[in-house]
Amino acid sequence: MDEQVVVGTWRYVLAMHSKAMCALERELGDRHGLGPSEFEVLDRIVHHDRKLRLQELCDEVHLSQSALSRVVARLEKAALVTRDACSSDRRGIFVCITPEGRTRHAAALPTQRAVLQEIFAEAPALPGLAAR
Amino acid sequence: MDEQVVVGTWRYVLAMHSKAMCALERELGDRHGLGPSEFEVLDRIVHHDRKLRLQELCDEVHLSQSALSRVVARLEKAALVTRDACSSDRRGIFVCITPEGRTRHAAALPTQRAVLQEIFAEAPALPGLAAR
DNA sequence: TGGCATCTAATGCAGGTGCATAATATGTAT
DNA sequence: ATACATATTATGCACCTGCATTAGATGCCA
Repeated sequence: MDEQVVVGTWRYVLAMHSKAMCALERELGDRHGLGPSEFEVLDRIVHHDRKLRLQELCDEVHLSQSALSRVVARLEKAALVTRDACSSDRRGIFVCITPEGRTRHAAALPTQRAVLQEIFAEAPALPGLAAR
Repeated sequence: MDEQVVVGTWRYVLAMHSKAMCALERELGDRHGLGPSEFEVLDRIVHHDRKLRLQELCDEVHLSQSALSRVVARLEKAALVTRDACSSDRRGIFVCITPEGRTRHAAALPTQRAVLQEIFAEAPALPGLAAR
């Protein structure tokens, strides 16, 4: 793959990630009291529509195991999820979304979508890719 | 812009950012003693081929002003840049790369390129974008 | 059963980041 | 010249993250 394209794509990824993350942190935080990681975890559970083991979530969210463990701890503290023991494998933890968690996620989802729409509308899906 | 495309692009950005950042942190760190931010700052100075003011760097690197200030402090500690006063505006700071900084950057550049090549070669420049 | 490697999740810790603020310099208007 | 708003960089602080490690559970094999 052409190096210029690779570097250009990388710059695009960096720019979009930075812009979107900042905006999400602000909007989700101010309007819904959620960080991007918290929202993402809720979103994945809602999407699967079932309780998930921590390790399953690990594959879906781009966080280390320890970071995810703490995100879930924060969510539990906020009563948006519960951590239920897994009876068949007592090492495992099921993360279950609460009704309040569903409500909060449903409220935050349009905000997230709106932020992403705005960010990606400004810049084309993939720009000229002029590397330097 | 279609919502599915937006969400799919966002997932792509998240995935690439995560993979590439982890790899860069590992490779640049282990092999050259540089973090991604440190490398990026050196890279921008080399690219412009002149001393830059902190604020100019701020526009090019996706870091807050405070984070950049500290990155430069670390680079100065490592003798890879110097912080020179700006005579015309004594608020300003010029960040100048040292010979050792150039050497280190030159050594690290192929590593960075190789990491990016590998990451972006695996996944196409923009995948199917199936959102969920 | 006992011993041991493996797996899962939680935690101590160090480090980087952003926000708010401080400290200093500049420019402008009166 | 003074006062005040603005600009530039540094710093205190809280928070989040990853790495390494720990604690506990499981599986396997002798």
